[in-house]
Amino acid sequence: MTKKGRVFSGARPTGRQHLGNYLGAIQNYVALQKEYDCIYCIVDVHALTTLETTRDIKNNTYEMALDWLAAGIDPRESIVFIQSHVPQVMELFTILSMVTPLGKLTDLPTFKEKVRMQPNNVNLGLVGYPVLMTADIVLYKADLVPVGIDQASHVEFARETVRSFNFRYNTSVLKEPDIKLTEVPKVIGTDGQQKMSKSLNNHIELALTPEETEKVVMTMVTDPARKRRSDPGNPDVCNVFSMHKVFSSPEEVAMINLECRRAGIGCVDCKKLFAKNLNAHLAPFRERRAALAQNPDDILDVLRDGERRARVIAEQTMAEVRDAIGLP
RNA sequence: AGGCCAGUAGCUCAAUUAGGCAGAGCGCCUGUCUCCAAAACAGGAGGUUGUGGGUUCGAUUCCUGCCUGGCCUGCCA
Repeated sequence: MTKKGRVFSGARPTGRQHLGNYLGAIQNYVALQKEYDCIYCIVDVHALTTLETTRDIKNNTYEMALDWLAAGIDPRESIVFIQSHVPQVMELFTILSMVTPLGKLTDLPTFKEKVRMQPNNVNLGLVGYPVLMTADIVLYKADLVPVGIDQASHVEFARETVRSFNFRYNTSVLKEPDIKLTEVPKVIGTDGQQKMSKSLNNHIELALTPEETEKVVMTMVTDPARKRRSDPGNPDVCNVFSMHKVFSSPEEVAMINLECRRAGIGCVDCKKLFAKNLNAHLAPFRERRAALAQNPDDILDVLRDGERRARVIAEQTMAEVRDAIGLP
């Protein structure tokens, strides 16, 4: 079976995944497996640039891997592994950092944003974040990197870095990755305002029980203008309706779109229907997750097998890199 | 390496003048109200005051070792 090329993507170990992760990344990961050889990496070293404590990093890694596998990332199709388990990436990071102008890094908007977020912890690793990301991508000779528009500049940075390296050492060992711009739906959190994220505590975890799911869904912010049951609502400004568009049938979406506007359906019924549809959608996932969780060692085996396969590629690349540079 | 400044609730900061029960705003949780949510109101939780010693009847406050961060000076690569 020949596929169209190799995809690499990494995600920080954030623990149990939520609807934002699911719609924004995981579903895409699963779909890409059909057409591409995929490498999915849990980037624990990247996490160190912003983490104040590493207390939960092991468990978060495990929980995220569990969600990924339950969601359909297939370790027989794809390589799933932990970044720090293949230390060659650190070596390549160091080498690439020598061809990276500092100003280019500090000019990136994501860096400026991080400095605003954590002015007391502006470390070298944080500045070099895009360089490590580049190392991830090129160490595994990725052809394609699926990203949302906000991450596109980082892949563009990787391409430039590859060109710098290849030019500097008059070689072509490093592969310039193509950007695969993916349509990332903007998933708004339960507050109805900001992007869904664990740190904002406005998320809906995939692994909740149906009862817990309904409880969280009931707290979702709706159209603030609809104060009474008899008031007509505006689905266009209601995040519950956005969710319906993803998890409910076209008929149900049309019905809510009509009935909400003429106060034919209340928010409670609307939310209950969403919770029901979401629970139905996630039921197979939750079943698989529960089954996988029975044998934690199997998850670790998957990650070890991924490491083994990733190492083969990494070692090959590094041999070529050292040779191209002319290291003794 | 030396000098100076800072570290207090999840966040932003008070309280240190002259040692005397560690507080506010925002956020979070609960309740009232709402079809739900929001808003409003009421209530609640949250702290080894960076950390180890010392002085004292009593230390967030004074002395001191260390840790972390920032600014300045110097030294090495």
